[in-house]
Amino acid sequence: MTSANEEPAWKQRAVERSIKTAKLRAEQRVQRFLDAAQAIITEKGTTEFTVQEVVERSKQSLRSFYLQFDGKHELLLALFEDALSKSAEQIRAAAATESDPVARLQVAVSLLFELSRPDPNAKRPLFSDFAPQLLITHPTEVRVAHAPLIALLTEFLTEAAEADELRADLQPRRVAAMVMQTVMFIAQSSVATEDPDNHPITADEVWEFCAQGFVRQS
Amino acid sequence: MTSANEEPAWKQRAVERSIKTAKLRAEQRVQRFLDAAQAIITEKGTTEFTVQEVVERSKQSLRSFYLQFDGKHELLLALFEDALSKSAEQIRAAAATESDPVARLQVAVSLLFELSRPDPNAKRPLFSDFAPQLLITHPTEVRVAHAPLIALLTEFLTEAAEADELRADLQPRRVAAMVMQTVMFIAQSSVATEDPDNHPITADEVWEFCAQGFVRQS
DNA sequence: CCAACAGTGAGAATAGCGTTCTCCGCAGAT
DNA sequence: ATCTGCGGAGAACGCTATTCTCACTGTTGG
Repeated sequence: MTSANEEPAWKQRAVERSIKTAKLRAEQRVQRFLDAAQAIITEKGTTEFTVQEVVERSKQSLRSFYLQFDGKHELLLALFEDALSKSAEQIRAAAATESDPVARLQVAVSLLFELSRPDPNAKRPLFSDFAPQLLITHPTEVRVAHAPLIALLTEFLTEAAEADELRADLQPRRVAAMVMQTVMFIAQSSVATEDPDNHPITADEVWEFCAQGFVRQS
Repeated sequence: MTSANEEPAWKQRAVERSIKTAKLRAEQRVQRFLDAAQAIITEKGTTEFTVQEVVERSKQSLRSFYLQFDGKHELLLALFEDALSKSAEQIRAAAATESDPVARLQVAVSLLFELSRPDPNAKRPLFSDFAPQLLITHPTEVRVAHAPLIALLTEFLTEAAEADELRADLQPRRVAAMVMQTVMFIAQSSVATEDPDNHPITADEVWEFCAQGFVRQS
């Protein structure tokens, strides 16, 4: 044991100070990678970029990339997490204008649906696109990324339950998970699901489906 | 023009006969690839096999593979289509024991859910696993593969509508699409969605969700 | 000012995988 | 018996992710 534990505080502080600048630059570099990747994704409307592209775009080096990220999947995860988190905030803001719990839920579902569609020209063309891949390869991390949205929906559902507007036998959190999956994935595949002559599924339909189900209420 | 159009019938027949055997062998070879791939998928519980593995397993050659398939995606598509089609039949059979339209739907939803889960040890561990990837790269073909299931659900929903057990404002076909997406994708991600302490989502919950939605009926 | 040094860029090297190509033997038709 | 074309074996190619090498630069401690 080289008494590393009880180093005098002044020394720790000195080290920290000397490290601070390095850490700062490192964060900036990470951010440049993230920005570059986001830009490329937005441009191409797909997540099928190469690490090289990101490196060139960010004017950094491959080595740097792999020093900052464990691999491409970590970059994607970071972007995914960020996008979902920001979307959750956006949805929360939009829903705040509604006072009725059910109306809030409707806003949330509709907006989430719109945000999850592939490429309604730019803005946030992330989401369910590569989520499926990650879902298979890194389920745990995806769950973490989903957390903000689940939390938001759970919150809204709980409020609805307290206002007695929710079916009494349901647990908000579990419904939240199902709603999120449903909305995001239907949005993702709405393009593929439609017939040539059929319109794509709309946000309203999804809302109706989630809220009411399909069985006629007696 | 080398008068290929008005060849005498006998010659055509001769050609056909000579081709017949070749076609037969070709089909057998295709089947061997399919079987090998299915076996590998079943064993590994994933679709991340290499073309090489399939080739070796089927004791054929790479060249043969690419003569029969346009690429790996076509093999996957074929398996996917086959699995969905067989599942549709299986569901139809299981549902046939129910006489009430809604009960039939419940059986269908529950069974589809179980069939769509990743790896409930062997049987049919296909489905939504790689569907997402294909959904992005070959949406049209995926739609074709989905057709049998959509048709089945549409049929059941239509029967329910005729028995006045369906909300009157809904179009069976569109609901069928949403139900299918919902059930299959929730099943797929049920593993990832659960908390360590939370149970995974169950077939019953999914059915309740699809059938009833979450809003309390006045 | 100098010398060690940690961090970084440039880009060559490696490795896995899908896909293509080349060569060659063999079975069936003429 | 020869010709034709399918199909096997596997080398070769191209693209990516990932790792490795090396030289350079700015910082730090003396």
